Amino acid sequence: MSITIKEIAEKANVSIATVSRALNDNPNVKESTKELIRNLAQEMNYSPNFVARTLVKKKTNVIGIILPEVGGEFFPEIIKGVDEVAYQNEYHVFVASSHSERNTVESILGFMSKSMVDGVILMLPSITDHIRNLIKRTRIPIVLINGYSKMEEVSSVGIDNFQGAYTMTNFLIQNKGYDKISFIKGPDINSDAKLRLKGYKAALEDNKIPINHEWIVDGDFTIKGGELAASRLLSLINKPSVIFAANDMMAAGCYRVIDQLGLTIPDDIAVVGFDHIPMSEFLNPKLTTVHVPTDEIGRKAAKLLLDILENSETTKPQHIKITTGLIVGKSC
Amino acid sequence: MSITIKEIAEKANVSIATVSRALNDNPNVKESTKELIRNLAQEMNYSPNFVARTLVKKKTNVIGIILPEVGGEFFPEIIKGVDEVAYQNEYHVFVASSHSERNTVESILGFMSKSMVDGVILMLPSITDHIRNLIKRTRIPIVLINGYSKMEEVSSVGIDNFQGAYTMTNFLIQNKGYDKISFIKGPDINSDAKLRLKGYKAALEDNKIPINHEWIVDGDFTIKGGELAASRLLSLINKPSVIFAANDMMAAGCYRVIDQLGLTIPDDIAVVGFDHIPMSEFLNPKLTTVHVPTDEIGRKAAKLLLDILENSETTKPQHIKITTGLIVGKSC
DNA sequence: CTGTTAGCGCTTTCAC
DNA sequence: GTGAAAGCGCTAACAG
Repeated sequence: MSITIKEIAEKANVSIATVSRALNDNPNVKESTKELIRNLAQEMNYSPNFVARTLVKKKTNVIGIILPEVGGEFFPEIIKGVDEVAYQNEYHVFVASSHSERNTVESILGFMSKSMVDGVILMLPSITDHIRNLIKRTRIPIVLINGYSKMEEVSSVGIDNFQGAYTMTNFLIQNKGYDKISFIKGPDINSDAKLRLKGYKAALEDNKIPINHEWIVDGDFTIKGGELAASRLLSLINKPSVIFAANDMMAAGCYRVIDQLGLTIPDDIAVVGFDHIPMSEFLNPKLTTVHVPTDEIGRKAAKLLLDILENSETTKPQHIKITTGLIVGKSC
Repeated sequence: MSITIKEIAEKANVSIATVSRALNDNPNVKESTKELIRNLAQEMNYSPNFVARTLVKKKTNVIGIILPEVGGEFFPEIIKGVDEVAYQNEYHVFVASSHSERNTVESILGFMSKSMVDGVILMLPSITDHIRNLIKRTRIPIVLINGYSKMEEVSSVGIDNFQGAYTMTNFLIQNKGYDKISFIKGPDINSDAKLRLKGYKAALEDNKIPINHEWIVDGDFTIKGGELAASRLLSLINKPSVIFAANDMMAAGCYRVIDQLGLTIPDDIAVVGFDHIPMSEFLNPKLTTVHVPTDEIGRKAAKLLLDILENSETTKPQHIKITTGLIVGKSC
C-alpha cells in the first residue's frame, strides 16, 4: 500500500503529529526537523491521503458540476469557466453528467452530497417539482445555472433570454426593416426556450406588429426540428421573410431545407438564431445570432459558489443574469 | 451536521455495528431489525458518509478522466462513452481538465491518485519524458488514450491514425483518380498528427506516386492554420488537386480560403479532412473525412480500466487500436 | 518545539 | 443475531 505519515514518523524518530505539522508547514516546527521530514517524505515518495484528511477536516476543496449531458454545444465552455475560477482558488472541479436520465441527476447529486464535494453547480434545462425537492433536501451549497429558476432559496446564474430575443427581434424590425418575422420555439419544458419566445413576442408588441400565430411553430432545439419547422414555414401561403430560430442548431436545420429548396439566404428568406455556437460561424452565409457568453456563465457560477463556501452561507441567495450580445452575420 | 449511524444506533437501541450491517444488507441481521433501521434511516434522512467508508474500504468506485482541455471537438463524446460503461458498472466518473498547462496534468494526476479515484483515464496529445515518469510513479491503474503511446507498461486505447490516413489517401488515388495530393500536417509534438502523415506517405509510396515535399505543409490543427496552409498551397505554381488536411478544423480553414478566392470545391480544388467532427457535416459541400468513433474510444478505455480494477492487475497491459472509417461527402 | 491522545464515520474481526 | 473494539490515515486540541 501507500506509505503514511506513521512510517515517516518512525524513520524520522518523531511523532506522527510532528510529521503532520511539518508537512503542513506549521510555524511551530523547528526548521531543521521540517527539512528532515520533507526530505524523507520526498524520498519515500509519500503522498498524503486525501480521504483521511477530508474525513477530519470536513472539506474536500472540490466542487462538482452536474450537467444534463456532457457535451452539447456549450457545456465545454461552461466547464472551462468554472475550472478557471476554481483553479485560481485552489479548488478542483469534478464534472458529472446526468445522461439526461431523470434518476441520474438524483443519484449524482446524492453522490456528490455524500461529502465528496463542498458544493455543486447544477445545470438543468428546467426544474421539476421533483428536482426542486431534491435540491431543498441537499445539504451542500448549490448554484443553479439556467434561464429562470423560480427558486429563491438557491443562488443562480443564467443568461437573459428575454432580453436576447427581444434585442434580436427589435434589431430585425428597426435596423433591418423586417416585419414578417416568424419564430421557431424550443422544447416546451425548457425555460430558456420559453423566455426567448416571450422576448420575441414582446418586441413585436412594442413595435406594434401584430402576432401571427401561424408564424410561431414548434421546435425541439435539434437540427431535425429546425428542418421540420422551416419546411412548414416555407409552405405557408403567407410566408414570413425572416425565420428566428430559438437556437442555432435549429437555424442550421433551416439552412439545410432552404438550400434543398434552391432558395437563397437572406434574399429569399432570412434566418437568425440564438446561442452563437461555433458552428454558426461556418454556416454560409454566416449566421446572425445572439451571443451567449458561456464561459462567463461558468465563471460567475463558480465565483458565486466559492463565495458561499468561503463566507459560510452568510450571504443570501443571489440571482445573476448575464446579458447577451448580438452577432451580426450575413443571414439577414 | 449530517446525521451518522451512531445517531441511528441510539434511536434503534442497537450498536453501530448492527446499523452498519443492516444498511449494507448483511444476511446475519434479523429481518425485523433491518426493517426498523432502514425505516429509521429513511426518516432521519440519513445518507452515508462516503469519505469515511472509503477510508476503510480503500475503494471509491470512482474513476477519473483527465483531458488536456475540457471541450474541443470530441472530448464530450469520449466522456460520454466512459460514463456509459462506468455507470453500468456502478462506477462514477469525475472529469478533470488539465487546461493544457503542463503542471496541471501533474497536479490533477497527483490529486486523483491521493485515493480520490480508483483509476484514471488519461488523454494526452503526446507523452513527454516528464509525463512518462509521472505515470510510472503513480500507483493507481491508468489507461491512456492516444494515438501511439510507446509505453508498454500502461494499457492504452487509441485510433489507428496510420490506417485512417492511409485509407483516405488510397481512396483518393484509386477511387477518385487523384494523383496530385497535398497534405497539411498537424502539430509536430502531436503523435496522432505524425502517424497521419506517415499513413499519407505510405499510401503514396504503395501507389508509386512520388512524394512532393512542396505539397506537405505545416499546420497546427486550428482553423487559422488551415487557412494559412491552404493559401500557401494555392499559391504554388504546381498546384495540387486535393488538399488532405490532417484534421477537420484545418479543412474548414481551407474551405474559407477557397471560398474567398472564388474557387469551387471540388471542381477547382478538392478538400478532405480527418476526425469527422460534427461541423464537417455542415460544410458546404459536405466534407469527405475519416470517421473517428469517439464514443467507442471512451467505452473501450473505460472497459479496460474497469477490467484492471476488478481483476486486480493480473492482466498485463493491453493496447487497443480502433479502426477508423471513411465518410464520403461531396468535397472530392 | 514536540508528543500524547482523542476523534472524523464507517467497516470488520472477534467474542458472546 | 448482536455488541465491543480496533483501526483506516490524518488533524487538532492539550500537555509538557
